[in-house]
Amino acid sequence: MTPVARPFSHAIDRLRAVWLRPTRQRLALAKLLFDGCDRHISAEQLHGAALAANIRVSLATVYNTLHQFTEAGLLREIVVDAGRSYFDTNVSLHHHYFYEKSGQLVDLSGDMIHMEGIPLHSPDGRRVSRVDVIVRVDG
Amino acid sequence: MTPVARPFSHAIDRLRAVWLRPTRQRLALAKLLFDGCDRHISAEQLHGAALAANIRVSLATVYNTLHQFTEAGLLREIVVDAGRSYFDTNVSLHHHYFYEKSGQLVDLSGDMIHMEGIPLHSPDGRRVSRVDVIVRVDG
DNA sequence: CGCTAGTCTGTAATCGTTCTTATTTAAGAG
DNA sequence: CTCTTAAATAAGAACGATTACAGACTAGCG
Ligand SMILES: [Mn+2]
Ligand SMILES: [Mn+2]
Ligand SMILES: [Zn+2]
Ligand SMILES: [Zn+2]
Repeated sequence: MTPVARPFSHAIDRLRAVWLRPTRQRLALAKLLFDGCDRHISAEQLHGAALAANIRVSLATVYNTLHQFTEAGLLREIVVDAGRSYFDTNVSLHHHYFYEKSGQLVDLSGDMIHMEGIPLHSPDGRRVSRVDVIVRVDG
Repeated sequence: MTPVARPFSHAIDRLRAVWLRPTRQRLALAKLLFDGCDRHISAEQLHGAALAANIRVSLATVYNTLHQFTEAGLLREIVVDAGRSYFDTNVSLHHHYFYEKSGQLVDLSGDMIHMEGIPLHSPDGRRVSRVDVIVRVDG
């Protein structure tokens, strides 16, 4: 049995594992992001959440951190609309509903859609890094 | 047998069919867009192509026209990256390779990928308007 | 400690897109 | 053809998410 979570050291370990210094800002953002439930969050939203939790952090650092986490594989960036991008704390293989009107992004369980014929390489032999499926809903 | 194309009246007919007045600008842009080969083009690129062809048209009109054509079903808008969107002259069912580095978008033949389990409605019953599949290539 | 590379902040710059308003034009009526 | 009117266009300002920058701060280490 896994013991009760020790969120602080969890976050530290997570950062150490990907060679990012566990600074005050990165720890605080990691705790907000990886608190248990998966989420799709924009930089502005995370910045707002941080301020609401009395964590002083600049928007620039939120952007830097989100990109560093993404590069390290702790997050996945999802682009749904020109000029809006979300960061997904669920990095397992899954796809999304996107509600055009509200801008909401919702998970589609990973095994709901089966795809065949997805190439592993591009026509000129380059490796496919990711396949994004977005199911767009008008309302 | 269809006679040899008369591109000018072609463009006029195409616009009339979707209730858009065949103005000088819309006709010129339609001719650039629908000249035979399918393409994925940005607003800036189309504007550049127009200027290169000695067609005086403002960037604002290019944006308006692209959106009107999209709404009319003559184009399909594809978002690949925050802050960049492409317009596809191929509105038939197909998917795309996206080359992250060069920003190039390439068609994947429509019958190459088979998908099963794509929902027709969202969890709360709204109609799915479109499913976008983007195969991302690093190089 | 005290050094140094790495990080953070606040703000300015960027850039694709959208908005605004005056001007021009398509198209139908007479 | 001329007149009228609604629709469309041009030009540039405004917008908003993101990125760049330069100076201040700090984690990690000897
Ligand atoms: Mn990004
Ligand atoms: Mn658009
Ligand atoms: Zn997700
Ligand atoms: Zn295409």
